[in-house]
Amino acid sequence: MTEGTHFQRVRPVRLYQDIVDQIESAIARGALKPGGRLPSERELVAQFGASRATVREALRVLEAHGVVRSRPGQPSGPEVLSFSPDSLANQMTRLVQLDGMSLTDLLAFRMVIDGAASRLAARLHTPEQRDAMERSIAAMEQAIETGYDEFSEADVAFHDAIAQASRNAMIQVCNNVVRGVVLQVIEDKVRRAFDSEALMRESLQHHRDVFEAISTGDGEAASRIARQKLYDYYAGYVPEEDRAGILALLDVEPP
Amino acid sequence: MTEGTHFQRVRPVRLYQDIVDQIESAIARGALKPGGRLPSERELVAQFGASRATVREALRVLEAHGVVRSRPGQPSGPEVLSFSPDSLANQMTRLVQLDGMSLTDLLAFRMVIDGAASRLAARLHTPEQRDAMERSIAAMEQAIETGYDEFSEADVAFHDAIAQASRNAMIQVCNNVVRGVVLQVIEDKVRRAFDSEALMRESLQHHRDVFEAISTGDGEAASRIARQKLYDYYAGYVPEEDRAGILALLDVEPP
DNA sequence: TCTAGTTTACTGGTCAGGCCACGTCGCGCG
DNA sequence: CGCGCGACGTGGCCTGACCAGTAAACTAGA
Repeated sequence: MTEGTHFQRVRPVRLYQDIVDQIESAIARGALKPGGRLPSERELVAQFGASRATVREALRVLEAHGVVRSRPGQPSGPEVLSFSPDSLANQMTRLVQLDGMSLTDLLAFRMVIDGAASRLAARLHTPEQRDAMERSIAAMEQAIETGYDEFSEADVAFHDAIAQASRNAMIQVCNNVVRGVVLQVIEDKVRRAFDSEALMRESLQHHRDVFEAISTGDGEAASRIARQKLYDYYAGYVPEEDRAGILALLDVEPP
Repeated sequence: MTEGTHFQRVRPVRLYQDIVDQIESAIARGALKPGGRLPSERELVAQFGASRATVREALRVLEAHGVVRSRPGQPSGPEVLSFSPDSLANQMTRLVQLDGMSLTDLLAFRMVIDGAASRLAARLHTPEQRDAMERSIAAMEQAIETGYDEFSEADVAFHDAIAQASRNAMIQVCNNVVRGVVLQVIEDKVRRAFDSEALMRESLQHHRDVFEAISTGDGEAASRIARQKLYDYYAGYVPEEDRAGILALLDVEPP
């Protein structure tokens, strides 16, 4: 920033916003710990010197931000929520949905995330995580005869295990978000397509390949196979003219 | 889901939440378009049959969700905001900050995102975007004598140009978010370290390398160099025992 | 007629006070 | 000792009101 007469736009400060800021910064600096409770609404009215309506509007905002939850009857006041990445994932999912991201962008992004997760998992996985992956694959195999729902569930578990093994919270969050949104967008189509044993077997084999690469520590291969697999299954659902941007994520030479 | 007696937890429905849901789904299905206006608060009171306090609480939530904005005096009622990825980025930034992500996770994630963006940019960039990158590099060169602030600004512009060239909205958003949060966490340290001409020249050269790889269409190299560069500059700020997880993202063999 | 200032009708922001349903806790009854 | 029932405090919601703005309608002046 340059020095001197560089003023900032004045904005009318809203009381409820001030309350939100105060409480959030109290949480951020640790004065209010997750699991703890806020004073009751009427108590906050006294402390902030605002009306109850105003305090309540602030509480609604805090609730929307996911940092607080208030339930009726609780004698100890609103609850300060702990910050699990889950809440981040939930909020992010809502935003991505509302934002109307294109399936193309989502798929490409998922390839990036899943590829990176697989690469990291190959280097960093613990024996327990390896077992979890193996169990998920076994569950997928069993589910071939049970049905798509169980198969899909095991598939999710497998990818979750990989994301966990990546030891990166951001990747785990993005993984959850983007998988959820993608599946939601094309769930019925996928369900129809996948309701054949052949496709499930093929998918199972691909998962085995990824698992093989991960457990031998070959991050490069794990990443490549994971991306390729996603492309193979989902590219059919994105407009043809958009596929170039996704192909660039595979390790194929340009035509 | 299995068939049969699988009930769902009943939850007391709150009026303001109902209003939020109705308005958000109206936006989601296109009945309410960005740029349009909501009815005035008193009008909403009539339509929903709720009190103004309740309607206002709903509006606060919607505002926190970033889908509307209400300002006093506007005769046409609250404004329905357009969904720029910017709003997604803003909200995500707030969440990531509050969640207290570790610098390690953030840095690794940034390497993933920036690497993917560079790879895509190499294949997909337009001549205009190439020019924008070139201009940013020129600005960086000039800024070496001006100061760190200008240098940093040009640096941001360069990475933005790459993210744009990736043509992937999710990557652009994540790029913005994670860069912002990382810089915020260690801004002062970086500022001190970077206030030497030598480091800025080195950084400039690295950017030139990335640019070179992108403009010749070598996505693999662009991605690798981008990740390496981030590692070199920031790895010093993460705890030593965490670096293994980041190293796995570089194309070096395990020891 | 056209402009400039003023009125007016609305907006959102805030307040005070009140009612209700529902948890929690403790007291007293069996 | 255990159990049920009340009192108390909580959040959810409502009514009705006042204020400070904005913008459009209106009116007085050139």
